[in-house]
Amino acid sequence: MTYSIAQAAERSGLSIDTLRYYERIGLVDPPARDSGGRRTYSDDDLSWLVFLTRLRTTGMPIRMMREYAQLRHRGAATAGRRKQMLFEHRASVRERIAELQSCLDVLEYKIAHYEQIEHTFVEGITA
Amino acid sequence: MTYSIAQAAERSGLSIDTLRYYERIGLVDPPARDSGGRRTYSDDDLSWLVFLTRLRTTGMPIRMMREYAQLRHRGAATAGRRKQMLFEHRASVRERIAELQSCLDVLEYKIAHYEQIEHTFVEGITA
DNA sequence: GGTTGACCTGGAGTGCACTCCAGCTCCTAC
DNA sequence: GTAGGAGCTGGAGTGCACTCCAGGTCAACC
Repeated sequence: MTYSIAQAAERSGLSIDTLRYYERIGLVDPPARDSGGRRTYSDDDLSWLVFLTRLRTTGMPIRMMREYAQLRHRGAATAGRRKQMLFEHRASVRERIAELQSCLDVLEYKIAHYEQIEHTFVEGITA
Repeated sequence: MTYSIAQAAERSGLSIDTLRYYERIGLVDPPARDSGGRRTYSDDDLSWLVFLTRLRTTGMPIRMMREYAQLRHRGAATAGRRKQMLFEHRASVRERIAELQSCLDVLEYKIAHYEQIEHTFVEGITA
């Protein structure tokens, strides 16, 4: 199964421009081309793109994703290094979640405060 | 209690440049000045700064923080609108956490995969 | 054979949130 | 009285990750 760039964009959630951009900066290998010179993405290409979007979503900088891509390119010998990268990234994602969670607590507190103000206000009116 | 810009930076976790930048774009009110024309931040200034950093950390764009700051400036009458903003922001933070969590699951899976490869490799050697 | 629509290229432009800089003023300590 | 350090201003520069554009090609349909 192969996909046009438009289909690849739709399935990966990236824009067409971003797909070409990722190729340009060496984050994805240039996909095959059809007889007319158009990109045709394979299922493998697609799953790599999907994985990349996960890394992006979790805030991995492009620079690091490129490093990962280069290691991947060098084959099984770099598996340890790649695992290490994912390991460290996992830690940073966990930290990020914890950080968001703690800010969320502050937000809850603040919202509760507004609710209290509202409550007081209503009491003031009905009193 | 008042604080120099350096102290305010340290306590808020923002840089000195960022403090001046926030003031310039109207995110924080210009603090008082001492006899020499230097900024002196009050405890209130500080707690606003700290709250702002929470909003930033949770990904609220500056544009929206500025809107919030302007509402705040208009006093109690805008409390409802502000609460609404925090409400919506809270929802987006929760979504973000869920998104990170689901990407984390993918990451776990991938790491487990690498571990399996390693395991196979070691078996191959010792066999 | 002409029009349409998807795709191509290289390169320029955008938005965001800072960050840095030159050249200045002030206060303090020696 | 002068050297040093913190702070001041307006404005320019940076890094990131796209996003857009002009001008062109190609295949298909009418």
